[in-house]
Amino acid sequence: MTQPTVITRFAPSPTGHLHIGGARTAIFCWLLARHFGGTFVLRIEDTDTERSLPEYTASILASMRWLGLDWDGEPVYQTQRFDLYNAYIDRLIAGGHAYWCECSPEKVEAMREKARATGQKPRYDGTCRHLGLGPGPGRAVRLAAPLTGRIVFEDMVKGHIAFDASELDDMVLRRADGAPTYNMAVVVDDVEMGITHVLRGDDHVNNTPRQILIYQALGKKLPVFGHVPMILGPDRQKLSKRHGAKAVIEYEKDGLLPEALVNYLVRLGWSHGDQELFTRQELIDFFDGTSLNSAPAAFDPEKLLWVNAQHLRGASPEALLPQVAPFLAATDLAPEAFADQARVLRCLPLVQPRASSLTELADQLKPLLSPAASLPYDPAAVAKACTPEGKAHVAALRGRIAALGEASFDKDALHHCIHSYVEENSLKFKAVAPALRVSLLGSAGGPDLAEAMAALGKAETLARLDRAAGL
RNA sequence: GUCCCCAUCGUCUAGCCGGCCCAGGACAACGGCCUUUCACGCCGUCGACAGGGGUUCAAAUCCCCUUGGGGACGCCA
Repeated sequence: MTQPTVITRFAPSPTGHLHIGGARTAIFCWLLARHFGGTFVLRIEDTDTERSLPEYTASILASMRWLGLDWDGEPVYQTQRFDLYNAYIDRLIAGGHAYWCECSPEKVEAMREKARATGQKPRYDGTCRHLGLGPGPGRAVRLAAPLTGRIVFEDMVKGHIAFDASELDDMVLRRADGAPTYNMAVVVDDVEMGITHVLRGDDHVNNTPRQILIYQALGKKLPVFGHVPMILGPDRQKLSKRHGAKAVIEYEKDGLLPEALVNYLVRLGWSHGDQELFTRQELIDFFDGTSLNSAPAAFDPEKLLWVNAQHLRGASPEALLPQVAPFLAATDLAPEAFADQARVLRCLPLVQPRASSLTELADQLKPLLSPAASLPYDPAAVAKACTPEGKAHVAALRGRIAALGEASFDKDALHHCIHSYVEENSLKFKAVAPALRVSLLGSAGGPDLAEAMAALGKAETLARLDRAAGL
C-alpha cells in the first residue's frame, strides 16, 4: 500500500453561511483530493470568537453535504487546539525565532501611521526584538522575520510569485490574550495535518510569504500553494457576502440541483477544453489541478440556470422525485395530489425539458397532478379555445377515448385515436388541439396531448374532459 | 501611498513552449426551422486578442511600458 500523496483541506471561518466563492474553493480542494485518491479534510477556523457562531458551522456543514462534498474524518476546530499552537510558539521562542513584545496596539498603529505618511509600507519597526523580554501581561509574541532576501514560491495557478523580505514585518503569532493569530494557527494545522496542497482564495496570496516564514522558522517542508482568483459579481465588483452574494443554501431554496451548482462553479476558473457539462465522476476524472485560470471570473446567474436546466433534463425521474417533493409541498397543491408516486414519475418526463429549476418543475407539474375537480382554468385560454365547435370535437373525442382499453391507454394509441378522428372528419389537428388542450390541462401551454393523457391515466383524463364540457 | 496578482466576444472560456487563428466552443441577444401550444432541439447572425513599443520571416501567443481591474498592507480570518 502506498500512502496518499495528496491531502487537501477546506478551512472556512464560521462567520457566515457558505457562499459561492467558498463553495468553489471547497469544490476544487475536494476534487483535487478525490482525483488523486487522497484525503480531504475540513477545518473550522473559529479562532475569532467575536464573530464565529456555531449555527454557521452547522450551516456550512449542511451546505457541504448538500453539494456532495464529503470530507474525511471529523472536522477539526481550531479553538480546541490552542495548546498545540502555544507549544509551537514556545518552541519558536526557545529557538530564537520569536520574541515577546510589549508594544501596545496603539503604539504600533502610530508607527504604521508615520510610515504611511512618509510613503513607506506600514510595518512594525521591531522595537522589542532585542529586548529579551519574557512573558507578561499585555505582551504578544512576534516572529523574528528575516530582514533581507526574497521569499519565492511556485503557485499552482499563478506560477512564480516573489516577495521581498523587507516588505514583511515581525508579525504577531500570539496575541496578548494568549490566542494564536490566524497565520500561526494555519501553519501549525497544515503541518500537523500533513496538508500537501493548500488551495485557497486569491485574497491569501499576501499571507503566503508570511506563512512561509513560519514554516521556515519551524523547519518544516512547504506544501504546494495555489491561489484561485476571486469570483466577481455580474457587475465585475467583488462578490462577497456583504455585497449580496447568495449563500449556497439560497440556491438550494431556489430549486437548483447540487450537481448543477457544482458543475457551474467548477467552470468558473477551470476548464476542460470546450466541455460545459460534467457529471460528478467526469469532474473527478478530469480535475488534476491544472487548467486553472489565473484571471478572476464574473458570476453569471443566467448561465447557472442553463446548466441547471441541462442537468434537470438529464436526470432520471426516479432521482428527481425526492428532490421535487419539497417543492411540490410548497405549492398550493393538496398533499394527496402528489401522493401517487407512480403518477408523479409518469408526469416528470413531460415537464423536465420545460423547466430550469425544481421550482419551475413543481409549478409545471401542478396542472398534471391536480385532481380534475380542482384543476384551475385560464379564462383567456378558455374563451379562445372552448368555442361551440371546439367543445363538439372534444365531446366526440371523449367517446373515442372512452372506448380505448385500459391496457392500451398509452401515448401511441392516444395519438392514433386523435389523428384518426381528425382524418376521418377531414379536419386539421389545429382545429381540435386547442380545445382539447384547455379541457385537459386548463391552459394554452404545456406538454404533448397524447403524452399528457397517457400520464394522467384513463379515469383522470375522462374526468377532466367531463368537467370541461360544462365550461 | 507601498507591495502582490490579473488582462481573448456583454459573460464563462479554448488557444498562450510563435505559424494550422483575418481567433474556436458555451450562456445571453437576434433571425429561422421544427411544431397543436409552451418548451426542447436544430441551423444561422451579431460579437473579442485593452493600448503602445519591441524581438521575429511570422505574435493572441515572448519581452518592456502605459492604462484598466482586483487583492493585500490588523494583537480579523
